[in-house]
Amino acid sequence: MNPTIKDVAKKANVSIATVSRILNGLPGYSEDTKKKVTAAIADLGYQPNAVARGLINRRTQTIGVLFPNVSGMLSSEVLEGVERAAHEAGFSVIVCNTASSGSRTLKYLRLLQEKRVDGVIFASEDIKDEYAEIFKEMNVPVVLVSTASQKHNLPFVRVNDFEGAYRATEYLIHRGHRQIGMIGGSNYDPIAGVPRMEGFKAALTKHSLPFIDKMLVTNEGYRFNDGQQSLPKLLHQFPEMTAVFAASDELAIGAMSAAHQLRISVPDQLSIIGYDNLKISEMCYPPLTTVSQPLVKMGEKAGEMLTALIKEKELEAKSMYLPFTIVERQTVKRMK
Amino acid sequence: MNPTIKDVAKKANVSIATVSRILNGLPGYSEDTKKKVTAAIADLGYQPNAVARGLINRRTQTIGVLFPNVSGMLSSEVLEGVERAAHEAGFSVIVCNTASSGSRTLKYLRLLQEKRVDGVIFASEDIKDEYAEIFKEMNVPVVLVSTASQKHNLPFVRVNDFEGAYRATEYLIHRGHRQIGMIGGSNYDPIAGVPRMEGFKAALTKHSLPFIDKMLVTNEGYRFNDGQQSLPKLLHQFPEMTAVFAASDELAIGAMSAAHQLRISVPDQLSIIGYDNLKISEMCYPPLTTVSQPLVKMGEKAGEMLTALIKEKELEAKSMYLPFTIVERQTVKRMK
DNA sequence: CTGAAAGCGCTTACAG
DNA sequence: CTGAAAGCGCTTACAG
Repeated sequence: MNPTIKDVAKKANVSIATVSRILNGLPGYSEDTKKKVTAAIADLGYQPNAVARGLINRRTQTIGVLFPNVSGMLSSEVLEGVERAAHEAGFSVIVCNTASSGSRTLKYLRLLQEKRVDGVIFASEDIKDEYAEIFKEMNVPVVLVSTASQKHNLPFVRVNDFEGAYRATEYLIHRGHRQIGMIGGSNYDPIAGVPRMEGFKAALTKHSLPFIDKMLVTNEGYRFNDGQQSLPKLLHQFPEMTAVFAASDELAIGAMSAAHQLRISVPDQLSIIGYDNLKISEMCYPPLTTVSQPLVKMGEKAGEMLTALIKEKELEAKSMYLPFTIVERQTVKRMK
Repeated sequence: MNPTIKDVAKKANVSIATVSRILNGLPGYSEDTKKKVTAAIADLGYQPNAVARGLINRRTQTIGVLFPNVSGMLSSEVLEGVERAAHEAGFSVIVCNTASSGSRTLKYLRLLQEKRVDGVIFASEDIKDEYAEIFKEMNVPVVLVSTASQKHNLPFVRVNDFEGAYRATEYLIHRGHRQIGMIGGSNYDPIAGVPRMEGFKAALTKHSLPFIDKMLVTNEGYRFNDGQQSLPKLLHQFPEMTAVFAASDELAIGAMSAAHQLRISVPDQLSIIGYDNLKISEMCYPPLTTVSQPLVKMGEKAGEMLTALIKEKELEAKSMYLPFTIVERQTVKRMK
């Protein structure tokens, strides 16, 4: 049995109120009683019960974080950042793997509500109306990371996908490429899918390179397999292509794998630029040139923003776009 | 303000005791009052407060899980399994990133203790005496995953590293290799480092291939960079080598990267077999042949074991070794 | 400086 | 079948 505040009160010959004051650094006791109490605490190895505290303070010092795919390489890094920031601010984090399922998400949200978490971080997915309703009901701060919502006014931490894609494409153009293809994500993904395609098109247009349908192949997801299958397709419909922009690193690496199999040398015969800068992007060969999203930092910022919102109810959150950079490695060749 | 059990009691014109019974499926009420209460609950959108429940039941339905490196590819998959099993059993999971730091681990353990988690899963690291002490103090079940402890009698879920390494080496031997090197992990890691080297040596010996020091290079960690640096070293001291066993996939992929740079073709000039079967092992080129640890399943089993222990205090846990397999891809060549 | 008491939102004997 | 009451382990006015 864990000792309670009563036990230490008895041992120190004071009331539990006094023990509580000392525990919480409130004023109201002599040096002497403080010593007695501190000694009793040490003797008993007393640890305050956070559950009891949570009940009375209406604060659990816990946040929930929802990912569509916890073990994904992107989520992992974001989670690391969230956990770090949360812990630093004195909060624990409960992880939830929604598996991109609406019903699971709903169940998790209900669960987090029952557990009375002090806030929630929602990652990489679109906010359905039902979610927004529960957010409202829960009445705790919510911050989005690596996603955003047009309908619901929720603060977010992310990178500007349009800009990132634009710059990636421009990077290729600046290296002398004129026939550029794109392996895109989903057309039904308004958060990351569409903006990256739009950024691609905008960069072409800006440099007087007409966009033609055959330059783009879209996918349902952003995974390795998608990329692997997309490259042959793209090559087939757009054989004169000298460079390709992939909407994610997995897509890019899948494309590289397909290129290897087709005996197309990267970057000599085909240049590739990715998007994300996952850890694998420097592990593959040749190492991938890519748009770097500061994933850990995004998680951290989201964690900081959320805990700040929890601590000072008034403060209005301002969303933030974090800067991206282009990490030059070895998959893009300069055309003369 | 969230409605409480009092609100529904008032609304349904019954006592809170009755509401509680209905909520918990205990016997003792008429169909009629059940209906009234259910209606009131729905009306108010009442959600039981898990914090209050936790206080009185001494059960938080929450477990803690500690990883040395949450965002590592290995941890990620284990976490996915843990989370799945925990959730299925009605538990939430709090993640902790110890960053392989003893003091952080201790702080997390204290925190989990204060939060009164019902159990903890400890991953991929050695159990120091201080940790074991806190485990005892906490008085909740603990299960280890992807690690084990010789000193402390704690149940574990893992793969037999000696066997895995033995079989990997034998795989190479069966493919006709006689000059086999190893890129090992740490000599100071009794859990994964040493057994994998021992398994390697044992397989050689068993097949009458003498082990010589030059055949092995060890590392502090199991990371990509370590592998990258190890291959040239190993090649230097053991140039006649035709195949190498790497103690992790990252090590193997780092070695492949070094091979690429040295213009050594894998598997034509050098065969490589890894250990883990991380997702990257099929994304690199050529896809890596490796010893597959069922990481997600390991997490799942650990989660199941822990929640079972929580539910039935008596039951003694029996550790388990999960089976590994060798996944044949394209980095090992058959010698004639 | 210190303590008795109420209360956070529940569950669980106990009595009827 | 149903309710009054005690209690889980704390915090916080309130009174002295």
